[in-house]
Amino acid sequence: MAAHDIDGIPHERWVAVSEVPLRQGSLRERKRAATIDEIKSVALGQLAADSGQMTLRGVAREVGMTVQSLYHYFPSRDDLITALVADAHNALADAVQAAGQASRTLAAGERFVQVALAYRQWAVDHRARFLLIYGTPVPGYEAPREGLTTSAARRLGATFSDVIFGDWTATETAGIRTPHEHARLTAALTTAVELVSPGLPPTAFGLGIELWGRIHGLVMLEILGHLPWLGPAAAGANYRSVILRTAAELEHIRRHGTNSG
Amino acid sequence: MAAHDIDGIPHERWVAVSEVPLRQGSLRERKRAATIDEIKSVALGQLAADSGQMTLRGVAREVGMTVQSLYHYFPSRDDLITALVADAHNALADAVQAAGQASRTLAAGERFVQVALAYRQWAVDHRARFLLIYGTPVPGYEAPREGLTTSAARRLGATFSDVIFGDWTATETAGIRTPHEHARLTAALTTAVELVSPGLPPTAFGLGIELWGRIHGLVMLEILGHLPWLGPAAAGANYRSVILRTAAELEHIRRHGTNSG
DNA sequence: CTGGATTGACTAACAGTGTTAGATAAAACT
DNA sequence: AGTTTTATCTAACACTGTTAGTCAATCCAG
Repeated sequence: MAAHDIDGIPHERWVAVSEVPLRQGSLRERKRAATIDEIKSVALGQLAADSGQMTLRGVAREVGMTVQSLYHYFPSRDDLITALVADAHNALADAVQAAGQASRTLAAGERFVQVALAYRQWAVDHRARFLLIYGTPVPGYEAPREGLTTSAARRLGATFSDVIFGDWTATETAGIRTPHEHARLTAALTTAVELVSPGLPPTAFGLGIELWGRIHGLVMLEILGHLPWLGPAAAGANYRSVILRTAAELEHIRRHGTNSG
Repeated sequence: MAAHDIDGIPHERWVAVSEVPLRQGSLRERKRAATIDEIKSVALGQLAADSGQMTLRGVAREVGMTVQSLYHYFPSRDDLITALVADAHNALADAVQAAGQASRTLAAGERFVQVALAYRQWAVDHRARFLLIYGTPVPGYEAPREGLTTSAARRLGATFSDVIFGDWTATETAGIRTPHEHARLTAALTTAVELVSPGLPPTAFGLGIELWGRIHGLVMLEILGHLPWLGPAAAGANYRSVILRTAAELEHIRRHGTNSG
């Protein structure tokens, strides 16, 4: 909600039209939705700022109301953070899914490269939001067990499964050999794969998790400053190198079921 | 500093003898060192507790003194955290280095497996400390630029370089081909490798970072609960599988300079 | 169009946080 | 033995998240 009216248009109307277009509902509902959006936006801005500290009073100050009024939109600070986490998770899933869609005419190997690059790019471009998802939980905040983020996580996993194994034959995916067999691991993967990519062999799903872990680790190390020698350009080049090597390994596994020999 | 004396031995002596043995210095210095150790221990305990919240007042309460007295040992909360981070980083480097030493008679491929397993095991066993090092920086805390942690980071890097390339010939390390050449990346790696493993080719160092990223990503995903389907046993088995596949890939690269074809 | 219910924003207050200032006792050193 | 240094204390400040209670604006049913 902006602090001042524009062009004499009453404040509430301008907000409603510009920020929540085409959404039906009473004026109050639209105003409320707009206010919620602005609160989240301001809170995110504070998390993304240098200090990285988000404080209810600071948000209220920036939005232009008292702290206590915030409680009419979010029951507590944790609920506000939960909303930000859910939004971030969905935005990341959107970005990765979009990359998967944009590359759907390419070969599977190249699709994986594109999606992996999109994953890092989003993390670099939205560091604070990426850390909301994958960083240390903010102190005193505990994520809801089965919340809004699970669907985003599933979309992410499904996109990865799709771009990695999309054009593999059933024989190829079934031929993937796991270096270390383990009954409990197979069981866990079998139940999990049904939620993400039904029909995919558990070993393939396990390989997908492995690839996710590879790219995730480098992204985390980079955005948290543990690769201080690498500037942004070098880190990006290093990442690309890793992705390309992984894509090559994937091709090898596709043909031989394993990378050894 | 314990709350009560034991066996009639005066409190300060017992603490000094049991916690800071063999350290010369005045009684006051030894008491001070012991108090610092206990403060750090209590603070770490609070970070490792369910809530994960460390508060100066809580630490003081548990140690048995007032908040303000803590300021005679640490100038600020951030300095206490800095000490914890430095200790954690060194402890991790110790554990990894010890695994490297313990496996020094094995072949390089197997050494990498052992060290990688030790990396995860330490992270799982000391979740809070691992996150102090590699998690999101605690809000309002900014790590010192070139502090006590750089030496630990170097030791970690050196250990990884050693166990990965320790028994490779110069021809083999020089033959590593990078999928994506980039001038700035090579330059960055060239300067960085001198601090960690002087003499190692930059491309080999880059491969080492890639392997670190692989294992780091899976560990982070696991301890932050992003692989909820995998219980501890399955996560460990999955990790072992990844390590073994990577070791196989390393052997392939050693022989052919690349993993493609 | 009017009256009752709902909603949004407010003031005031509480318990908790990190931090600083100043006083007082004990230990260490000369 | 007297002086300095150190450790601990009490008191206070500004800040945090949160709750209670008040009042005007908005919505909705008669």
